[in-house]
Amino acid sequence: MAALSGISVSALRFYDSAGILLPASVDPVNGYRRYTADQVSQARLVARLRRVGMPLPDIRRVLLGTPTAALAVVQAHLQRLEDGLVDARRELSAVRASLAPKESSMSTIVLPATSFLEALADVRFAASDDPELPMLNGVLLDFDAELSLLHLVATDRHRLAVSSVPLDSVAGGSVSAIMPVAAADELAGKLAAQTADVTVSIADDEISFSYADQAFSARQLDHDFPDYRRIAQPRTTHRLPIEAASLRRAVNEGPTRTMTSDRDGGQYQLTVLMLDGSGGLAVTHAEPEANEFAVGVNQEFLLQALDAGGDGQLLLELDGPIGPLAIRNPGRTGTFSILMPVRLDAVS
Amino acid sequence: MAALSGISVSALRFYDSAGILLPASVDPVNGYRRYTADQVSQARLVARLRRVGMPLPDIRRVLLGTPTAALAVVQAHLQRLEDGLVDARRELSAVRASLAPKESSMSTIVLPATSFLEALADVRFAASDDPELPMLNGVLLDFDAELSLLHLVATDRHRLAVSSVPLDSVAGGSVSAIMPVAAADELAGKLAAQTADVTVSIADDEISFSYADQAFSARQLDHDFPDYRRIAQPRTTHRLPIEAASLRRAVNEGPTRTMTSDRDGGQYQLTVLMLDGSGGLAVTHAEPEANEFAVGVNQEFLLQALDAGGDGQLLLELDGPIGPLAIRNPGRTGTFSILMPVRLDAVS
DNA sequence: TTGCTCCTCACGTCACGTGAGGTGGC
DNA sequence: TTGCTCCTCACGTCACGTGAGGTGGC
Repeated sequence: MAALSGISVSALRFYDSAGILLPASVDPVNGYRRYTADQVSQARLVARLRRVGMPLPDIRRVLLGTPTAALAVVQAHLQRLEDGLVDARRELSAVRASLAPKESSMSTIVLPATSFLEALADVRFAASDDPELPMLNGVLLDFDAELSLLHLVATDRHRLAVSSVPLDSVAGGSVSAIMPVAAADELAGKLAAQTADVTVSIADDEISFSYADQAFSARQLDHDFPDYRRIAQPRTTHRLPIEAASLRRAVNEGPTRTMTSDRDGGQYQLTVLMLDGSGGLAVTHAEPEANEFAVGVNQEFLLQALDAGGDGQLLLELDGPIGPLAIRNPGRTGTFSILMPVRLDAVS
Repeated sequence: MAALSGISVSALRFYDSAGILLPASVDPVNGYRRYTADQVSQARLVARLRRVGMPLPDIRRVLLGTPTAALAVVQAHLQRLEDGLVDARRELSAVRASLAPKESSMSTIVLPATSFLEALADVRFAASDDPELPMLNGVLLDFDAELSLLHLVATDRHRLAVSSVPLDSVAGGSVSAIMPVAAADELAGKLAAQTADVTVSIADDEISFSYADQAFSARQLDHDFPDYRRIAQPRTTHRLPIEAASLRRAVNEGPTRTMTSDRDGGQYQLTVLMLDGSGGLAVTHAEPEANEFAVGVNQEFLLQALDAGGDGQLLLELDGPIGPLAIRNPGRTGTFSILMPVRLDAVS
């Protein structure tokens, strides 16, 4: 009965004791409650009415009264709810006014927690952990009020990841803020189990999140973030549809060269992608012919970008041997990664 | 503090123990809680937030957090409320569908309980208690869906009272039903203390009311009510502004004749209103001159109609010595009484 | 002295949820 | 035998409200 009606077992027991839903029969020896099939529809009605907050005495009236009387009770409840929301809007706008005398610089947006988490996961890998580049040790939250979009951006100068998510509700003007990766990771952990909405407020030097019955605040990173819109500008000469899984396999299993970073002297694996004149792509060590060109990229970065792009069909955009390489999911146009290539002439 | 903040004393004590609103100081000897002036605005904020159903942990966050964090909590709560109402509308329209397969013949309206009570009081006196006229032993509820008005009507064939009240919310088509006076009186008693809305459903042979946490149903009187719209048609030759209190005094203190009813042989007092050629009105026994005419009406009925009209300036509409007499309040055009005159020639 | 306000402490309300401790059928 | 579902009974939660019984200042 609990499974059929969507009412918890403890609530069914309570409804029995409260005289709302009496079982058709109770086993005299073990006390098991038995319900008939048409009690299921009654139980579903009760579940519906409770879900919208109707008190049990009113629910009893709906169940026991004539259809006319029941309808009067239902309409009266709906009217209470409508009136309540009108009141709440009034009260809360008064609260907002008292709370934010400097409201001008404050923006608040609402979006599903899952959308936010997904977008965060789509860009998190690209954030830098280099302490000499503090403005890159974070994720940019870039709120576009006109388009009602939130763009998340992360970069370490070698690659850049962007994810855009549409908003449920917005208040205030466009604003952007850098959230430290540590705070972003902590928030992601807390949001992992959330299914409802999250509300984000950005003001001054702070970013605040509120969701379900919890809240989370972080200080903004007080640095200038690179102009990602300019970097993300498409400058593409070749656009190739690729199958994510097969390219991932080719990159994983294909040849690589071990490289040493100019900056920190660390080692990484270099993958070379070769584009032939007919649009074919290969992971290779061969020298490019006259009608071919080769692009070198960090193997790990390429794999992470492919993972963020998701499964299935992706688009690989190339701009010659030294132009940036972009990976997009054609189904999610707001989400993409850009990789800076490694100059092969300097390598060989 | 309770008076200033609108929070009950018991709630203030509870907020102290719950750590929401701690008194600035507590008298060590008698335990009196003392609050400072700026705690009043905090308390008012708490009252506002509770009024719209915000849980105490969230309220604590609003009080203790930065303005940014507080705003995020407030916006998140408002979003929950908005989403909740959207859900409720969906759930309840499903409930309505399951409840009323014969919805076509059912109408439901919502109006303030005070408006309904007032309208009922404005017409109740005119209802008949004659058991030979069962269709008049009630108050007609005539719901006009197009104009979103509810007309209440009562008559005993000697007089007719109408009161119209605008509706907050309507569902279904125009319909009318006769509510027995006994049920109307009982309902009036129950509604006397109500300040909120009442929801009225009319269907089949039933009228149902729902208000606050109570419900009330009555069977309709299954008879045809006279066509009050035709009777209430204005057929007026003279329209006099009158001052309610002074006419009431004149009728009370003026001469009357004792009459015997044709129908039941009961006795009543007859008041004669004389209209002279210059528009003057008098309560008198004199015979009308050539440019005058006189109308005889039941004194008690006239006084009741004046009472229902309210205080201040009223309009008295006459249509010669044997036409009906109407009393209106110019400020409440939907509410008026009509009295049938007693034929003076048959009397004298 | 009366009336008013404040106090503490205990218990009630609403609609359940959560163990503890135990049973019954597959 | 293990795991699952059902049971009762008692207690917890949330945001207070309601007495009972008593005190302090005007």
